[in-house]
Amino acid sequence: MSLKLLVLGLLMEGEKHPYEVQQQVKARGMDCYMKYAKGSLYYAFDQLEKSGMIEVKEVIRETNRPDKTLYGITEKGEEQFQQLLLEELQKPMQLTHPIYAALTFASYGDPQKMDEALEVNIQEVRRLAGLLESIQEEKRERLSWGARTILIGAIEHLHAEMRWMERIREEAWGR
Amino acid sequence: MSLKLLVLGLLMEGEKHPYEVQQQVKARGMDCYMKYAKGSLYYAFDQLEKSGMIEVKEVIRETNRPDKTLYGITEKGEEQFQQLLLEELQKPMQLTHPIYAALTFASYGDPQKMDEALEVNIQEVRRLAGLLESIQEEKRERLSWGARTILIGAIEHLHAEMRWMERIREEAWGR
DNA sequence: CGATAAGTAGTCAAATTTGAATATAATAAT
DNA sequence: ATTATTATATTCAAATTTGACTACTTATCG
Repeated sequence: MSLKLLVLGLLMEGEKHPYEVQQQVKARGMDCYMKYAKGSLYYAFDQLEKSGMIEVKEVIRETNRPDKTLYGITEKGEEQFQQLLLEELQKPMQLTHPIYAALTFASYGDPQKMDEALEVNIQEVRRLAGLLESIQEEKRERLSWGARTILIGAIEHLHAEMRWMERIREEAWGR
Repeated sequence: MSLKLLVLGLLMEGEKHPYEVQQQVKARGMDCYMKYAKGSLYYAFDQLEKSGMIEVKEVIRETNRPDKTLYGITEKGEEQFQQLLLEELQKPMQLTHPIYAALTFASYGDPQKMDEALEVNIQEVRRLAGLLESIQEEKRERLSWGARTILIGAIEHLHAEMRWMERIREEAWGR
């Protein structure tokens, strides 16, 4: 998953250190749809630097704190950004849904327990959908077009998901 | 992603060697929603064996061909299968859609090119949806409940996706 | 006031995933 | 008839991801 696009995209806005990127991801709610361990972010920075897409601008030493390494995007990096942007737009949504694998083997499972597990899932999807909808309402006009569009898409996907999961429960696991 | 559930699930049906699992995944069309490199499958078998979930039943030597290693599921493995089944049912769908990252930075991109890229994506989604729909019609009653249910879910997700992407194009990238 | 949590900034070994390489046989195409 | 492709069956080095750990600072809470 393209951490590289994330890093390049955020560096398009100005110089940043890895931890700052972390913060931005949280602050903008991107953590809903960009899941990764922190380590991967530092790795992405390293790789991008090695290939000349970004470069160190400054190392800030505040007493008794780990150093912050400020990175900026290079010209080559901006080109790479444009290309990655188009590549990601072409990538189809991943149909690799965990439930699909489970459904494949549902006939070997205990319907009662599977029902309980799916209920947990539905609750969680409902919660997330509610959360996103409240963000949509609260922030109304204060969101960028991109952020609004992502919200719309995510909410639609979550609703499709709920309808489908409820149908599975109604059909009582094929029994 | 749970290759382990895949392996255990298929071994529930009887002893198999890794390559046979590969074939089954293709034959049943699971390759639409289980994406992995071949190597990962052998790794999954190794890990499952080390932890006693499966065991070697036989090594078949056909002249001038690589050996096939037949694996069977153990009692411990069957318990693990039941647990994994429930775990996977609880995992929420991944909202980590490649387009989300791209949309976040759409304002730095060329609308014309982005439009072309998205068009490619829409075509591909349309093609896949058509493919799945034709499978749904052709095989009608010959599909298991699980397989039918997966098809229904996948098709619904793809349609939600198309509606959303078309809306993005109509809105002309926020301009 | 002292303990405890939460924030700052990053490193690193271990687990996992990828993708190319190997080596042979059978089938299809020109 | 010979070249090319597909199928069989697996291995392994390299790329990537994870998650635990370090080490210090600033709030928080009874």
